[in-house]
Amino acid sequence: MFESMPRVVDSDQRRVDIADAAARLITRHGLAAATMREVATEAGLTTGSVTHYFADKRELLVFTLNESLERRRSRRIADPDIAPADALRASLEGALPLDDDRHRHWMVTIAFCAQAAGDPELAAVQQAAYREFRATVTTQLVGCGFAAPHAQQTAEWLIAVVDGVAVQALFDAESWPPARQRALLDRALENQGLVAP
Amino acid sequence: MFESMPRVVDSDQRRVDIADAAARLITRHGLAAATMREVATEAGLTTGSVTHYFADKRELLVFTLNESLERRRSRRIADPDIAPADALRASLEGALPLDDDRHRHWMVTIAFCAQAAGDPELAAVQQAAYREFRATVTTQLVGCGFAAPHAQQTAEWLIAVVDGVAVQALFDAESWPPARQRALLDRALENQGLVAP
DNA sequence: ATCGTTGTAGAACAGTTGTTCCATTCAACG
DNA sequence: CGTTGAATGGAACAACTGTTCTACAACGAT
Repeated sequence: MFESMPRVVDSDQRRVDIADAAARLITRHGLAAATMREVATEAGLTTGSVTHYFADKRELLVFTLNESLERRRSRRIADPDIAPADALRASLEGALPLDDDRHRHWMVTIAFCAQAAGDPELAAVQQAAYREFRATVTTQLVGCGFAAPHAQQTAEWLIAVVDGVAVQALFDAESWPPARQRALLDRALENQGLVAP
Repeated sequence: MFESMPRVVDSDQRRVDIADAAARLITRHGLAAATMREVATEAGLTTGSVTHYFADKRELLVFTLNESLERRRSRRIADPDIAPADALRASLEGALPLDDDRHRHWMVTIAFCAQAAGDPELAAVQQAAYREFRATVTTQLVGCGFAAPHAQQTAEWLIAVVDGVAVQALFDAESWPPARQRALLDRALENQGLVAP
């Protein structure tokens, strides 16, 4: 009864794969499209397999949200060798739908936004993610030479700009190619004296 | 066979009432909660009555979205007696979740955002609404003395700020009371030389 | 080879969904 | 007052949902 590993599957990876399938469905057709059967099919499995990795549909959805948030978090750099201004820019660009991955994250986030209204657990997850983002940007601004109180205000300001561009890009993608999104972010950074060549 | 009006109901108003009920449900528990039965109950009716006013569930939802967008549009002032700067401010504040009405509008908008991804009709409605908003703000900026090309850029900028604040307020309402939302809007307006006493 | 564990498939179930249908109610008109 | 036609209630239906359950396959350890 020591260790017995009778199957050669990385079950953590499987959970991520299933969550990715769910995220793709949510992105394409909304939360309602992410039924157990559809998620299973999208992941190349059956419902029996999906329920093996997630006790609940709820557990699957919460995991999907957290996985999406985690992937965004990983775009934020804490490497001290990177110039503070570059790290700051990386954090902010992580919140723009500049490619499919980041677009998908926004769709998942927004799909869960309405759901979170009547669901304390989901609301707490999203609120915590938001505050962490704010804290990171604030710290990075301090690294750029901002005084602490001013840094907090500026962080909120920059995040507002980035989120605003993101939302506009989601609603009207044609009008907001990546270059235009970056241009508006540049303008915001210059406005705050955070120039980049 | 001339005119026969055998019931004393304002059927247009009924449609609005039903759409309001749907909007409340969407706000509270997401799009999925807006089932025909729940909408009917929330509106104090039964499914039979609701299907009498809307052929489809789809028709009901599209109407609900349009009604919400229309209500936001009505906050934008075109009165020439109003100072251009005040009209501009009213337009922008219309896009902030400063009260229950505007909060509900945002929840409805966001709930449909994910749905619109795979639904050309919904996508077109939202895109048109966004572009109209942008055009209105641009016009109002020209009224404030901005040169046309600069006005367009500034409009996008101001809308980004307002949307960004709105999104943050939706995700983390505690951190964003109305006063704080207005303060950030003020800062944005001052930044562009559009001071208000 | 056999066993035990883990993964997979898919059928079965009760509950809910959008939709259809029909009987009933009710106010205005002749 | 009886007729008309919109407004309403609610039952019925097939389709779909999350969940549970059982049978089976695959692999490592014994």
